[in-house]
Amino acid sequence: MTCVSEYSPQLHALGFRTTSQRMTILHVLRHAGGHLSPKQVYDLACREMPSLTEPTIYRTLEFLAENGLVLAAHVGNGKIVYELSNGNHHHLICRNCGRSLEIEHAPLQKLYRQLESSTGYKLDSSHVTFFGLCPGCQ
Amino acid sequence: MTCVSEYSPQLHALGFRTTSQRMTILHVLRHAGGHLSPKQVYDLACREMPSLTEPTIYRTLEFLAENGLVLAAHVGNGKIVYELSNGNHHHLICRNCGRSLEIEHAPLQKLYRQLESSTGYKLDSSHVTFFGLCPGCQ
DNA sequence: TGAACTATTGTAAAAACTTGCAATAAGGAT
DNA sequence: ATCCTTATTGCAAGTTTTTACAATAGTTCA
Ligand SMILES: [Mn+2]
Ligand SMILES: [Mn+2]
Ligand SMILES: [Zn+2]
Ligand SMILES: [Zn+2]
Repeated sequence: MTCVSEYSPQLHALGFRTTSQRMTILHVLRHAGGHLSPKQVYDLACREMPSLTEPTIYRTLEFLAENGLVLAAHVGNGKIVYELSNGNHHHLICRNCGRSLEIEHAPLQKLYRQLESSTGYKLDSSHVTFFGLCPGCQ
Repeated sequence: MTCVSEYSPQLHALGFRTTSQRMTILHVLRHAGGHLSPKQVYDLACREMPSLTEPTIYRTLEFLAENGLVLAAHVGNGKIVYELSNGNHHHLICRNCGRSLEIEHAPLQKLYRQLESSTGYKLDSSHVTFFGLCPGCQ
């Protein structure tokens, strides 16, 4: 499945345009496979499309996150990282060594339902980050 | 209880120094009472101590957070805000209108224990932010 | 009290991120 | 295929955050 054939219809269905900038950024995220900072996305994307500019990177990543094509994670020190959105998951990060663990959404289900019923908010389940100390660092 | 008499011993006990910059920043956070961005802290703190500089604000806020005197919250778009640490709590923020709700730690207790036993990590319970849509915005 | 040690701060400059606006180009209509 | 509309991008300048290093000022100890 090529990036264009996969993401172009999604964008079109939402009423947005298919641009080479967006395709390049999505391609970079898909190929990298993990969490990337805007700077990392910029550096990688510039290799494929040297005319890309920083404002476009920041705007596009935010745009893609708002529309569910990528996931934003607020790790550590308030820096944002992005990744292609493949299923709901969360993260557990060691404050000391940075080692990070992926957590399924399942164990959070009950909590989410409980919070929804007690607050009236409708939660979206994306990408919570928990902090702690890993076994090695305790 | 004055700021100096309250926080100076805490800093000292941790092996750090009492400085007028730290006292001013803590005083600002205590007086304001809610979440403040570094810029807001800077503006308020400068009124009391005009010689304060931005690097000091950023460094001090991070320092105080690392040592448990203030709490950092990673709200919305990856911006960090700070507040005096008064008891564990979490936040629930509406993605649409920004309306925010404070959540007790109690409902998360069970989840935390479950994650701890399944991952081996020792979680610290500070300041998770959940997102969703408030009743009015759904 | 005063010197010594060094944690902490200010300075200057860089890097990361944002903003407003004019130029471009994607998608729909003719 | 060409024109039109306007969403999207690039540009230029601003703001925020970080960094490296020299100057300052808490604290300890004589
Ligand atoms: Mn993730
Ligand atoms: Mn809070
Ligand atoms: Zn660790
Ligand atoms: Zn709302």
